[in-house]
Amino acid sequence: MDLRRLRYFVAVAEARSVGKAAERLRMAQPPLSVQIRKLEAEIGAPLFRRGTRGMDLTDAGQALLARAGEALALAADGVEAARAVAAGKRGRISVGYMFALANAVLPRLIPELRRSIPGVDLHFAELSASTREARLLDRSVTVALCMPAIHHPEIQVARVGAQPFMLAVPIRSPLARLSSVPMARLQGRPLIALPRPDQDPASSAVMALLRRHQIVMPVASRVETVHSAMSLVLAGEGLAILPACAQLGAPRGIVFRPLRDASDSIDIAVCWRRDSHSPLIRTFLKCAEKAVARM
Amino acid sequence: MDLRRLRYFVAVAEARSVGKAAERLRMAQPPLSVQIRKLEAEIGAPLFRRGTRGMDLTDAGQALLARAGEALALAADGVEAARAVAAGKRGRISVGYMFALANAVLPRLIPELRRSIPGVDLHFAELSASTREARLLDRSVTVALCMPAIHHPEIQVARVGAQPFMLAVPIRSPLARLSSVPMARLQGRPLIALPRPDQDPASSAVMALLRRHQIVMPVASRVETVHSAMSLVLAGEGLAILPACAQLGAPRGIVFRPLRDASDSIDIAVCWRRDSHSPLIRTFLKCAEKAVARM
DNA sequence: CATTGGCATACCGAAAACATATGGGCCAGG
DNA sequence: CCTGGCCCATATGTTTTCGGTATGCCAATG
Repeated sequence: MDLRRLRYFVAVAEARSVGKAAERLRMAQPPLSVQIRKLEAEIGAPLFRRGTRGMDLTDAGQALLARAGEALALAADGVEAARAVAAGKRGRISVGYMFALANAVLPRLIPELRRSIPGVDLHFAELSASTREARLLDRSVTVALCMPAIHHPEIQVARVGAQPFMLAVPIRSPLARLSSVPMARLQGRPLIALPRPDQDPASSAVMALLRRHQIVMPVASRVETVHSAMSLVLAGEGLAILPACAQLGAPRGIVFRPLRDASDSIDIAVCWRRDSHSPLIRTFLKCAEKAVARM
Repeated sequence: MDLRRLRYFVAVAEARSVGKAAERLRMAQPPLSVQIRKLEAEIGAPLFRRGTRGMDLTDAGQALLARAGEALALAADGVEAARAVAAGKRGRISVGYMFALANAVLPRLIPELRRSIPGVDLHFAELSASTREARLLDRSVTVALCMPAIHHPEIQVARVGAQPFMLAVPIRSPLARLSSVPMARLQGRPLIALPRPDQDPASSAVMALLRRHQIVMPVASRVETVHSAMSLVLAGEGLAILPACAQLGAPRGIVFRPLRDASDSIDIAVCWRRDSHSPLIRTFLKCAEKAVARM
């Protein structure tokens, strides 16, 4: 079964004439006549009654016509959909983000995406650093919002912004009185840490910061998310060094203070597979830049 | 857009490999590879990611695949439906019948048809003689049940049975006492007639019967249907000469009596356009023969 | 470093489709 | 009654496209 034949058949059925249909199809009449007869031979039954004034569908022809039009439309819609997806006008983008960015970035990012790519399905999943990397690699997420970036040969990275580290302290702590906290004041205090540095690059950035200033802070607890970290800070378990944007989700009773003489910051990055060439990714990147800039 | 390409595309997508798909399609690998690339060129975007271990759909490919399978199925279904209609396994048959046969034939005919051609839509319309002919000619009915047959160069006829003429009399009439009525007893009595002979061949058959026996019956009323005729007979307006099968729909108070020494009968026939070649008509004919035989 | 598995390219023969030319049936108008 | 026009079917040559074989290229593997 060939779509060309079906297309010809539909044309002849609509024009009720081989000649008229041939004209509309920009071809000569005889080959069209031949194609119709071949179609009839393939089906094994006449599809038209030949009269002296054109052609007329038989019952079998009407049965075919009812499906043929739909099949043609569906095929055309298929290529159209494929083109639209390839052009980034339709499709699906799945975003893996980290908890720390949820409150700061998503509220700005999502409307931006909806405006830029209205026909595209958006999916969001809050994922740990290691899961984001795995899901990028197995393609079950399209892009990841990371802080800091994922480093992997298969993964491409675009920096879209940076966040200074700040100190999260209970509002009742004496440190909260300072407008900024000198690094030296952290010496020896208990730290609420994120997962081990080998599992979470954000954590290793904090460690590097402390090491560079030769500060030692005993790890009081390890937690999964900045939210848990802030809860423990509020409970008085220790202090946390967190990206500034985390304060958007901070509970009452926690304040963020800049770290004096520490200009360290942590990158916010968009990461995706090097071999994903969807134009959606470019668009996503632009949206993410805008969203972070307005943060 | 060619269905062959779509078929190939679906095969490769399912096999996730050009080689495997080529094997399943009973063709060599290189031409299949070429066809896939042509499809990609036509769409203007890659549909597969080529890895070292086979092929993998891109998002655009998935969008196409979703429609392609349906389009293929629809096209296949279309030819299947056309074949089924041509073979008389599906389709539609529209039957024009006359009132006089409704009670006698339809209750036996319809179940017979349902058994023989279960997938076929049945339509019935009670039509006058002239309308049956017109509707046959313009194809708005497929077959007509007639008594007697339609004569027309475009219309083919098959006799499926015959009905003797009988006399319809009120049960209180003295004629009702006779087991059969001699023709001579009709002389001069008022007749309830069907439409004028030039409009209704059944009526002209009755006139011929009377003429042959040299009986004159004044026409008391002309009615459209045997049912009306029987109502008037019951009202004492006159007598009616009707096909025997009409007694099935006779009201209480009407009896039918054979006409002694008149062996006239009227044919029951199935009529259809000479250029209608649907096998449904053959099947219908068989069913009608059975139904009439069991009458 | 060689081998293997898988897709892409090159080239050739075969099949299918299209165009031009022509034939034949059916209605209409002279 | 005949003739011209309309429309579909058939015939034939040319061109396009498709499928097969041979081969190249790349990457992963041992």
